[in-house]
Amino acid sequence: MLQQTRVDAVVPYYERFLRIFPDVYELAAASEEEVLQMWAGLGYYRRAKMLHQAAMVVSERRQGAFPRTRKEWKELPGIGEYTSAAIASIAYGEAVGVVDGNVKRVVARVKALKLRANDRALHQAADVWMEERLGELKPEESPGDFNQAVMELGATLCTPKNPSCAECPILETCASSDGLAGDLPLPAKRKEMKKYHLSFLVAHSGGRFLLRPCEGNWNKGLWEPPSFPETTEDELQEKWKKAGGEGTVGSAIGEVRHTITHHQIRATLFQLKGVPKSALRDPSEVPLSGLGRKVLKIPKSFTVTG
DNA sequence: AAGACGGGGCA
DNA sequence: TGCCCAGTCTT
Repeated sequence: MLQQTRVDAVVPYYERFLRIFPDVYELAAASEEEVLQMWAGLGYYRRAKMLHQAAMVVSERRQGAFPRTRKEWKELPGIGEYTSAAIASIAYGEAVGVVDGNVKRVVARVKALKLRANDRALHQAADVWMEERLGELKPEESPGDFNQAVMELGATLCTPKNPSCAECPILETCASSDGLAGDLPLPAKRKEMKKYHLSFLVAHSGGRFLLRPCEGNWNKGLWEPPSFPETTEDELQEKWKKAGGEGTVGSAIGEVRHTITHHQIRATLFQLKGVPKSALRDPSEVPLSGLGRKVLKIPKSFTVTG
């Protein structure tokens, strides 16, 4: 959950997730849909799918035996460089360096590296620096504790903006102690946003909606009202018919904007009439996409106000 | 090595 | 709106 997501945002999800899936067997036995539903709102849903797959590998192929080394951990789906190193060092005492966004920032400053935040050379430099520092640890000192200490330094004092250099425990060895720290690492080149226009068909009654699983590789497994690339109302009706959908397309009832990593989506919502009530679902029973959740808010406010 | 992931929160 | 986050996988 912590991959690319802030600790504060994760905590409530983590606690609920472990209540529902208290051990690896419960998680492995759950359906992907159940897992996604518990993940809904955290984003990057591929993480949930891979965690589920990893649980199945551990409970079935490995018969409940968790990996014990970084190399073994990295073989599980969703466990990459960072997570395998974190688990191996923190949980098993393996002397391997952990490099996350915090560590890269700390190293960029300690060594006064004028590199961009997303430069691979910075990641590599951080790797080398951490390995060197780990090599200096005394036998009784924990690699996991050291890794966490550097990450914690980045999270609390060596922050992206306005670092608290005056309180820094390693100020004397920092090459950016002259005030340069706040300007490192250099800003990453930003990418251009891609824009999409979609039309959603919204059928609702008594808090229930027409929902379907998203297709394609991106949002697969998440649910939302049916949608098409933006077209005219007539063409929308035609496409809906051709897709085998029931009901008739009514007037536009609203617009939703959704911005996610490098994508700007503008969605126009159309009322869909004449859908049998038996086809409608309770949104709380399926894993909704982020955009889907936004779309469902519009007709709710419509119903209340008449 | 670069791009996608069609995230989310906060300033 | 822009930036960052206890990154990983695919091409």
